[in-house]
Amino acid sequence: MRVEVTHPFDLTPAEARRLQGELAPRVEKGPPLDLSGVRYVAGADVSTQGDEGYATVVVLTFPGLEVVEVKGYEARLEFPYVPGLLAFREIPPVVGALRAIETEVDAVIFDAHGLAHPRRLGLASQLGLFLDVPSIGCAKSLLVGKYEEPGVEKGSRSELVHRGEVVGQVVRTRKGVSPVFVSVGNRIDAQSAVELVLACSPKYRLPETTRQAHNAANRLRRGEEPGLF
DNA sequence: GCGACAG
DNA sequence: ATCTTGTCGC
Repeated sequence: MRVEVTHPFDLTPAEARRLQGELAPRVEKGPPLDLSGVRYVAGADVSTQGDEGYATVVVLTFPGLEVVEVKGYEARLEFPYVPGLLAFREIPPVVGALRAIETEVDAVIFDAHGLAHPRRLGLASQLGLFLDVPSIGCAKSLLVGKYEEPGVEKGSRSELVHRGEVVGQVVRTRKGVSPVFVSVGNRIDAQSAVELVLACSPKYRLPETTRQAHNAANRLRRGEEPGLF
C-alpha cells in the first residue's frame, strides 16, 4: 500500500510536539464511509522488547473478517515512549509493514488514538496523513478528555470531550466489557468510524483487525511465523 | 506547583 | 508495551 512519509522522525520531544501542532489542521474529519462498499479492512500493531519493534499489518475481508494477508517489519525503536508522542516511536516500523501490503484496503484501524489527542494528532491521525485511505483510532484506554460511562449494552456510546470539543466516542463493543475509545484518524467521519469498529467487533471487545495484528506481532517477536505472507 | 499520561 | 501464576467471576 502507498505510504508517503512527509516529515522527519529524528526529532526532540519539543520539536515533535511543535510539528504535531502544525500538522493537525491537515486532518480531514470526513467524508462518511459507505460500509456497503468496504471489501478489505486492515489492522496494525507493534510488539516490543527493549528497543526492538515488531510491527505487523493484517488485512481482513469485510464483513466476513477472514485474514487474507499478513506482513511484518522489524526495526529498532529510535524514540522513547512519551505520552502524546507515541507516533514518533511506532510509525517508522508500521510504515515498513504497510508498504509490504499488496491488497487494496478500504480502511485501516490503529490500536491508538486519532483526534482524541492533546494536539488533535494521535498516531492514527499522524500516520493517516501519509495514507490515501481512511484511518481510524481505536484505543483501549484514555489519553485525554472526559466522558460519561456508556450504557452496559453492546453498541452503547457516549461522547469523549476535551477542552470543549468532541474528540471521539467511548464505545461498548460487547455487553459488560470495558469500552474502547474510537476517534477519527483521517479521511473519515466520526459516525462511520464507530460503525466500522462495531462491525469489526462481533465477538470480542477489540476489533478483529486489532486482535489479529496483535497476535501476529507477538508471533513475530517470538521468532515464530507471523503467518500468511 | 500537582496530577494525568495511547502503547 | 512488557514482566508473570494462579485465580475470581460469568
